Amino acid sequence: MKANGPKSLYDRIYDMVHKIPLGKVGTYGQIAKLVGGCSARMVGYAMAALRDGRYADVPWQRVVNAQGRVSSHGIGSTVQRMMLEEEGIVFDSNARIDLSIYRWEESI
DNA sequence: CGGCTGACTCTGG
DNA sequence: TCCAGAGCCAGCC
Repeated sequence: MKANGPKSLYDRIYDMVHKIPLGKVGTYGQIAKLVGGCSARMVGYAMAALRDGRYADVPWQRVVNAQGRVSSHGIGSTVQRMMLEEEGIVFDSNARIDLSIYRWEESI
């Protein structure tokens, strides 16, 4: 087992994002609840911190907002959508994801 | 230690 | 459907 070191809150968020199965998406608020002790904003801020060259280490593209829309900036909006489509996620005409279908449920 | 930054969510109009 | 305001907290100078 991996030793639980003094991981930062951000690292715990990243670890949770890693648990999102391929073909599914999670919302910021959802991740926040699963991690516990943090708000949806914390998750968004953690994602922003990823920008430090860790894009490849975390499936950040599977994290969208409660509206089923991507909230990423710049590189995000286009690349994120493309990567999700590669995973089988289908976007609506309004560039939105049907969360009723693709939302990840850890209790399933 | 103080101040700034930031990829959210909810409610009301 | 879109817009605005309020609440929220960990990193990094």
